Formats: sequence, C-alpha cells, structure tokens
Amino acid sequence: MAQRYELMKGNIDSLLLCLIGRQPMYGYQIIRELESRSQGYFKFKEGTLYPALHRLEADGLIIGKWQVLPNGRQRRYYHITDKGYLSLVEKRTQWQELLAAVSLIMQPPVNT
Amino acid sequence: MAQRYELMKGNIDSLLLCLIGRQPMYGYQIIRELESRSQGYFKFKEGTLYPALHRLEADGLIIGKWQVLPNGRQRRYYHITDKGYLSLVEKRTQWQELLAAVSLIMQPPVNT
DNA sequence: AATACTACCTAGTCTTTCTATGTATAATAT
DNA sequence: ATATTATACATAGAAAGACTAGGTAGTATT
Repeated sequence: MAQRYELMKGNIDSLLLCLIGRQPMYGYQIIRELESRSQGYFKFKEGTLYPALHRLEADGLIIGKWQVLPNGRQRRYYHITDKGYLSLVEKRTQWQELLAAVSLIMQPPVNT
Repeated sequence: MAQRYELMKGNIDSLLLCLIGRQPMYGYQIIRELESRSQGYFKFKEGTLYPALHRLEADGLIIGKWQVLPNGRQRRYYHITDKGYLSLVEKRTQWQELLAAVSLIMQPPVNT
C-alpha cells in the first residue's frame, strides 16, 4: 500500500464489515476479495487484516467461528452481528458525510 | 470530531494544501475556513492543525511567513510551494482513486 | 474587571497500520 | 523425493497521525 496507506486509516473496518455483512468470510479470503473487487487497489497485509478482525470481534461487531474442512484444515469464518450491522449502517452514513464535506473543500461551490 | 476522526487520517494534509493553494492563509483562519466551507462538518483542533502545518512546512510543501498587523499582532501566513502544488495534484488523484476503490467494495457492480 | 475572541504552540497519549516474522498444512513443480 | 508456492492463521515492535489538555499573550467586549 506504501504511499497511499495513510488515506485508508479508519476506513478498513468499514470495508471489512461491508464484506462480512454480505456473507461470512475468513481472513485470507477477505484479503483476496478486497484486491479483486477493487481491481487491484487494495492489497492488505496480514499484519493489517488480522488485528483489524480481532478488533472488530472484540467490539462485538463480528463473531469468528472455526470451521473444519474435509481435508482437516481450519478456517475462521467471521459472521456479522446485529451490533455490527447497525455499525455498518452508521459507517456508511459517516462515509457519505465525509465525502460531501471533502467535496465542499476540494470543489467549492461557485460564489454567487 | 470525536467518533468520526478516524475517517480523516491522512486526508488533512490534502485539505490544507487545497486551501493554501488558493491563497495564503494562517492557522486560525484555516480552522474557521474549514468549518464554514464544510458547513460545520470539520472542526479541527489546534493540536491537530498546527502540527500538520509544521509537518507540511518541514516537507517543503508550504512556507510560513510572519506578517505583522497594524495593531502589532503577528500572524503566520502559509504559502504553497511548487513542490506543494505538485503534491496537491497527486493527492487529488489518489483521493479519486480511493473513492473509486471504496465504491467498488461498498457498491459492487451487479453480476452479469 | 471579567470574559470571550484571536492567534500561536507543545507534550503526552491513543489508535491504527505497517514491517517483519513465525507456524503449519496442502498443492504443485522440479 | 524435494523444493517451492499457495493456503491460513497469528503476533511483536515500530512509525505515524490525531486527539486531549494545557500553555502564552494581546485585543475586544460586556
């Protein structure tokens, strides 16, 4: 992410909630999903993602459940909670408000 | 800013460069300008703004010049530099790219 | 005389993200 | 057979940004 990581501060949680809100997902899957859906823009590192997931779980916004695959391997699928869904709705609104505010600064309305 | 400050991480510099790029401004003025232009959304604290200005100056993106008012009071007006202008153009592009990427996650295109 | 506004500044704290590394199994390539 | 890549999780420590809280000082208002 390098030079543009600063732009993302505080937005990762929204993205994660958004994806997990559609269907339960596990960490590794989320990393690839974010990259493919954003056409390569997002390339999250494990060191960013897993702590973020743990934080969301600690806040009660998601719940992780271990699932064992036929081959014996384990995945931790995260499900969104009611609280998480409420938070997602709120974060969406906040994101829109931020966009509006930034637009007003970046592209100020013409003076009358 | 309270609950929404996290959304702003990394974007403050862009806003400051944008304003100062239009005309030289001093810190206190920037705080009020950001609030009025954003219709009350942005309420920057001094503890956020002044360090940000010093950071931008240390990076050579803006230059501060003390100006003495008729009543003897001092203001530090910041001017954008050539380097700062280039950075602003770049940051604008990055912001647009981020918006596009976030949109792809938040409002995924319908599957065909 | 007291309060509010203008105008600058910084120290310390908190949170987030990154880099770097570690563990372990499965699948593929040589 | 062995080496490499992909899958899948995890954490420690460092870096950076923004906040809280406080400070200084002159001017204007009540």
